[in-house]
Amino acid sequence: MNTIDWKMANAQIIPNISVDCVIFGFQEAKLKVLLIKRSNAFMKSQWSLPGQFIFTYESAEEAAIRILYEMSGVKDIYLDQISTFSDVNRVKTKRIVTIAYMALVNIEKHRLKPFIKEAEDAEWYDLNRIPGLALDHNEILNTGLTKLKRRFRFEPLGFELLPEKFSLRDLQNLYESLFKIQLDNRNFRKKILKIGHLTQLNEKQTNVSHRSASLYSFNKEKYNQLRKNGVNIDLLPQGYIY
Amino acid sequence: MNTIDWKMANAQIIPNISVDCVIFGFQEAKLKVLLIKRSNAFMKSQWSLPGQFIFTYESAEEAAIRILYEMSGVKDIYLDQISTFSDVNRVKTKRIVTIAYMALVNIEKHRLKPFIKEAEDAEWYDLNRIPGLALDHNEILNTGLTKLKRRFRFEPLGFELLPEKFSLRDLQNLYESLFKIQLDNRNFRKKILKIGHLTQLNEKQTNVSHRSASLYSFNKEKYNQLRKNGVNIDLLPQGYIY
DNA sequence: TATGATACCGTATCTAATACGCTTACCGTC
DNA sequence: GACGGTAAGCGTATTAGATACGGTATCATA
Repeated sequence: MNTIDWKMANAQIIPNISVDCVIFGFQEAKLKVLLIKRSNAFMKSQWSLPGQFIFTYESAEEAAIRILYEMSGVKDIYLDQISTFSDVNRVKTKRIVTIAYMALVNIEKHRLKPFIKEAEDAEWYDLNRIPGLALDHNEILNTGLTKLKRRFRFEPLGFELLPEKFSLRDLQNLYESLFKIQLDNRNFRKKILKIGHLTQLNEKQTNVSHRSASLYSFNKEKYNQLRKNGVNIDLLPQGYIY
Repeated sequence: MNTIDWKMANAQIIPNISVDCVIFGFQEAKLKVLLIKRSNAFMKSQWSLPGQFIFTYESAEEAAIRILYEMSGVKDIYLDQISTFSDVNRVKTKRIVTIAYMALVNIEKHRLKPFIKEAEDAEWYDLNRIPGLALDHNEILNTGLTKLKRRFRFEPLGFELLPEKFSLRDLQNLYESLFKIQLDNRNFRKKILKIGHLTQLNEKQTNVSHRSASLYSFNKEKYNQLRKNGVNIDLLPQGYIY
């Protein structure tokens, strides 16, 4: 950031309100989250969630959209507010309240890593191997994960995390990774196809060392129609509590 | 508020962050929300949600607890963050971000009306008859209601809204009022008793012009134990979308 | 051609959700 | 003190969905 940028930014930020983003992705059959290692003095060299102060001319949501755009060059990403964290001592040096958002991105489509400014490093972390993060960012991440599970239970958010074309096994892996549960593939496929929001394509996997699976795509229109008519979409075993 | 209070408050508040509370209650078989008519200059004579700026020494949640305490004289009320509202123009005169909370109270137990300061009036409003509120408070209320429904779907929050002793019909009325749905009382009673978190008391209704119903109480301990073992509690018809 | 792996199909069984008939108890009124 | 209105409370038949799991199909590679 050069001097002029710096001055402009400082003239406009609201110094006690920030936005932090929990960015989820799905890679190698595992749910991941994007962490950055800061290069600026504040939180220097600590792994943390991407975040910034908000500007006077933008809402928190607009700030989150901006941060995601700056990181990935992509707009219209799935975005949802997680919660606001306001403990008096969450930042030692001053009083800062942060509004946390979660985003779902297709890792294949948005190669986030190269675009990151203000960070000396950035990495997709497996959710089972999250390091100690700056400030209360571990707590924020956990809250976001819980929220994601709740959402996923009744909405087919696979849309946002999977590539355009995917196999039923990919989708099952996503559910299994998120909920840490083993599902019977025969029953899973029955349940999910019954919903009717998937379209089977005339394509198959290639270069797999076993029978190749059909590829599917999400039919968002059909899903929206189903929602209106009142269908819920619980793919988890009865009595499963998240 | 006298001059000294005013100075103290102004010395300590964070002037761009407030807390607003959506306080739900249950009365005459209907879900209600507490609204106040402000007596101070700001929002004078407009119905609105109870709310205040937060102080430098407290978190948003502590501020919400304080507001509820000032209004009712009661602590340990069910409290949950709804969302944070940060649109640039949500308050015309200055930039204020508000963190909204919802609270569930037992109206019989906490007579809120008499205790309210800073309000020329306060009233429990039927959710079907909410007037136009100050600022974006209608939006906040609606967001809170949606959140309440989602919560209720998998937790027996009736605890918080009903008196100690209640009939199964009371509980059914609560569900019917919240979800605007008619339930078959025979099936409702079967489902809810099967869960096992209710204790039948050796008491009955009196002075009703029909067969008097048994009274029940919630067994919180049993509920907590059930949650641990993974039981979910969906009393609504399959496919019902909120 | 055999083998290992996973996709994919089908069914039998068990459990839960739903619809609904019927009896019981309390109150007021004639 | 019988009667009617009303809601509590009990039981059951039917339907729908969840689960468990046996079996076949198809791919890559040895």
